[in-house]
Amino acid sequence: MLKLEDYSVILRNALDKSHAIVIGCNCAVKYSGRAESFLPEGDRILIIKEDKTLLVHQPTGSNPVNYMKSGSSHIISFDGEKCVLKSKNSKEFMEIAIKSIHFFNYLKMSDGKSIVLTGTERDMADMIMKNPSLIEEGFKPYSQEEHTKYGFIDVFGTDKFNNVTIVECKRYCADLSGVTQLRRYAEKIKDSKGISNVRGILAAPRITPNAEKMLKDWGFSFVEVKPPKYLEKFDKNQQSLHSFTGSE
Amino acid sequence: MLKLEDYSVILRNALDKSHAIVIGCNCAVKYSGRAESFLPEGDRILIIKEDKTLLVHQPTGSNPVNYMKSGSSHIISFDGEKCVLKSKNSKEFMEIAIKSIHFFNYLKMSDGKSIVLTGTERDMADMIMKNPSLIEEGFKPYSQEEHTKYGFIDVFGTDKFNNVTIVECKRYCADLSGVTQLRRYAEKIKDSKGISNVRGILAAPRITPNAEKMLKDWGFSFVEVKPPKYLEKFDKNQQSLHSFTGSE
DNA sequence: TCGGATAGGCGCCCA
DNA sequence: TGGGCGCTTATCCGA
Repeated sequence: MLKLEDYSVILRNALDKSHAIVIGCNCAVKYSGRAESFLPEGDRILIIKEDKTLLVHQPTGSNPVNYMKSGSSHIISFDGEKCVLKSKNSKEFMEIAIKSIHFFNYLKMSDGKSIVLTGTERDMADMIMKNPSLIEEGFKPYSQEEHTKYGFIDVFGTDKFNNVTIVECKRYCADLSGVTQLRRYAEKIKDSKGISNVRGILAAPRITPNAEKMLKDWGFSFVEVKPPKYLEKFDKNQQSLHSFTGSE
Repeated sequence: MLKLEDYSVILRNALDKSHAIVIGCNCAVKYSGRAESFLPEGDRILIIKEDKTLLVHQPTGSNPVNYMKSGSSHIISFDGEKCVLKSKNSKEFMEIAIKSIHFFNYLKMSDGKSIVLTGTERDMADMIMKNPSLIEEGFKPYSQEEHTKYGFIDVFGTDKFNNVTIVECKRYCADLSGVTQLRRYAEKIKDSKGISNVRGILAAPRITPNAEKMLKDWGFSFVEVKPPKYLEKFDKNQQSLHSFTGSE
């Protein structure tokens, strides 16, 4: 069984070599920077990545309870009782006081691969550009990501009566902020082009009741569109994935 | 050196006991649910927490490249070549194919502590409630977190001329969406109370130029207010923290 | 670098 | 459970 003092030496060495480091330990965390926080002693998982990202995870939840972004610097010291990790970057600092270590690992990681992800809002906009009738018959999209001073319009075009039409896509459930966003664009277009007749369409799988009310109050409309999932067909062939049933 | 097959047995056992599990491994990840994704083979850190949260970390960056939320279920199998972790919840599933394991740890974590965090938007609103002159002379706040159908107003009160005044706080830099938020509240109040004179104030450390223009177009105003950091005084006494200089 | 917007956002509160 | 929204949001993308 290694002592805390020994760990601090190994840790310092692993840091120098830019290994990925994973520690299970009991520690307390202090943070000051964009906000201020203190986390009393408890069991945590610490991760320091090769890019100097530092994560502190509690036993539950998806998000780290504390963290430092990549590019931070870390130094280790041993004060006779605790192993202390001090981290800082240009705007923030953190101090982790480690009382005991349950496990310790470090590893040079090799990973050049990037994730391939589909079904994003951008994919929705692409799909609408290729298949405008998803919005309505006669809709003619002209451009994507149209830039205005008041924001970026997802899809910009005209309807069958040649009215300027703005489409804002939401990949999940459209809410109040989606409506205000659409409204902001519509007003900007009216203003800059000097036209009074601008249609606004919110395209999403669904919409909250309040958002729908606000949408109608403003004379805009909702169209049900689901984001595409290109890989679904691929996965349909992978029977193992769909026949799988897990236990708890 | 344990074989993959042996690991799969240990892993299954650790899962049953709701230990926190940390694995350094080479794996590929497939996900389908709110979107679809595929991540080819590479070295990753896997974490499964006691609440069944699953995180997949690459060697860099703050965020997991893939994850499953707490409450998911996980089952392990060994297909003769790879250890396969299949995870699912009501809407999503993930499959991790583990080719090799670099390290493996599990641990029953004990952590009843919660983080104490200050300097949030809520703290800003508290500060303004206690010291209304931060907004302007004569401002009288009446309530915090006023609920309306169209959203929650941060601070609600009257100015020295008794005009209804709405304050929206932003802890960092106020942007266009902050302005539309304020505007939405102002309109809702005008509408519901049948008054035409509602003032809107955006309180933040700073504001983007476009947001400021839109704010003025709508007759609202900006007040520079910084979020409080109560622990700063405390930390001032901790010389070690401030005199610290890291390497790298 | 700043600004604007999305995210498989997450997590929290409250109806 | 769903709506609304802040977040030490992070991350991406364009000017």
